[in-house]
Amino acid sequence: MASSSSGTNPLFPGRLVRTRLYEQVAEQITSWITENGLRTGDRLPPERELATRLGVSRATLSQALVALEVIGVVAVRHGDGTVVTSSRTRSIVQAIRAHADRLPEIIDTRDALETKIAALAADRRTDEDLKRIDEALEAMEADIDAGGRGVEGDERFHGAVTTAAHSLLLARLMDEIGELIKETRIESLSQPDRPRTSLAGHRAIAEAIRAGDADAASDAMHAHVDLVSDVALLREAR
Amino acid sequence: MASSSSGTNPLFPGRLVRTRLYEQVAEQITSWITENGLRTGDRLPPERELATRLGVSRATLSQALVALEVIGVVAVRHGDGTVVTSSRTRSIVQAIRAHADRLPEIIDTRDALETKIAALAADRRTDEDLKRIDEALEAMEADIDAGGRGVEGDERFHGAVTTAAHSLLLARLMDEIGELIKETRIESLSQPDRPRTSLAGHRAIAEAIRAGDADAASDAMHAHVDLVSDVALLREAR
DNA sequence: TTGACCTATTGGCTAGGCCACTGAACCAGT
DNA sequence: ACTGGTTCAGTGGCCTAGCCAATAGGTCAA
Repeated sequence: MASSSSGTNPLFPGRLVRTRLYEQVAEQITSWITENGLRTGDRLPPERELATRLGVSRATLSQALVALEVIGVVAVRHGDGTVVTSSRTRSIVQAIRAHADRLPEIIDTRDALETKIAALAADRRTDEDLKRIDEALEAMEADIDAGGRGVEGDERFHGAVTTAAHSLLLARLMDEIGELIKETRIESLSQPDRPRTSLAGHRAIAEAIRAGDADAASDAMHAHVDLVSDVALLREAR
Repeated sequence: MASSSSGTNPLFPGRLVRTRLYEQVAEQITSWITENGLRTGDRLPPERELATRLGVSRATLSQALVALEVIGVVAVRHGDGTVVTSSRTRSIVQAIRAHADRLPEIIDTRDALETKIAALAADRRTDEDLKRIDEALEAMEADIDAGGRGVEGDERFHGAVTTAAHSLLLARLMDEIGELIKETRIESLSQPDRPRTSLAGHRAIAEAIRAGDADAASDAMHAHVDLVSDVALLREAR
């Protein structure tokens, strides 16, 4: 399909995603919102008018509005109209800003889960687990040495530790809030000197796990999460 | 507006939200997915059929699918069909049930979450929160005095503490594994003398929270979870 | 075996229409 | 003057009906 030498390239791009009309419409609406500086509470034009202007049917426009509603950009009110609920657009940083008040919750939750995970990992880690953890550390260090922020290595490290805890349930819950954590991670590692400090924290955690010292692992993870939580956004927010 | 003595009651319920049809449809679909244990890659029925079965128009169903797509539950593929993309849809509860010997994991997870929750509750509890906690304790005691096991009071207590932590995210995760905990709870409280011991544990937790001592609350909760974990199911399992 | 082609199935999108809700203007009774 | 009901224009909610477009899988010839 799609004319290609198949199967050889492991990174072969998957099925190409066809943009649906409603997606384009949704994007046009959001950019229209930002361009015109619409704020929370401002009204969008009536559906009929908007549909005509955008050159799509009301049904399609309606789909776009559903999408925007799910994301939390607009609120559609029967009989009244459509109003903007979040003036911010979609970049990651801005997304965090929009959820600035949720950030502390994410950190609390992360602390709860990862502290326990670290302790369990110290008890249960296999040699295989340790190997994965070390690899993640090396990858992170190499990335930082090369001038990167070590975001991917950071992610791998925490993933490896989670695996080492050998608790399907905890892993699932971590996965559940993974997206949220990712946002804070990028923000945190963007601060100067932070990647190296973070790496040191990882080392301490890894050593405690290697030594099989559950309490030390738990404490080290707690300290690490604490450090990572100190992001600019949090200080700015309220 | 809406015929009311305005402004006097600060807790007056806001504008009531009208459920749109697509929301109900989306929910029905997700529960259908979980009930039938559909996994990533499994197909949903064709839109036309699904719409007929659910008794809605294709347009509405389409809106529901857009919503589910945005959330990341399904992928709609032109000309091919609709497939489930998120294994997460399938609730954690079911995933765990599949392996009966996962009980230790439930306890680990419960410990991770509730220990943190207790600490947060000690920091953040309002008078209202304390009242709810006390009420739960009283209910549990009354039930035990009457010869019951205090299951409901136990549940209320932990719910009240979770509320007092004022973290929506942690509350949500607790809710996720609530079903699983319930089973261990009933099992635990069925052992002789256990209800009274458990009640004492609750009291210790409540006092620490009332005193605002996060560490003590955390420790007390940990001890309590530890105690509760000593159930027959655990000993039997493997 | 390969590649081109057909075709049934399935989603994408439109058009047009009726119904339900909201808010504001208006009116009547107190 | 105030309250409460009524009306009505504007707006979203949802439906029916239909055609278009993409996909997968089969068929058949080279």
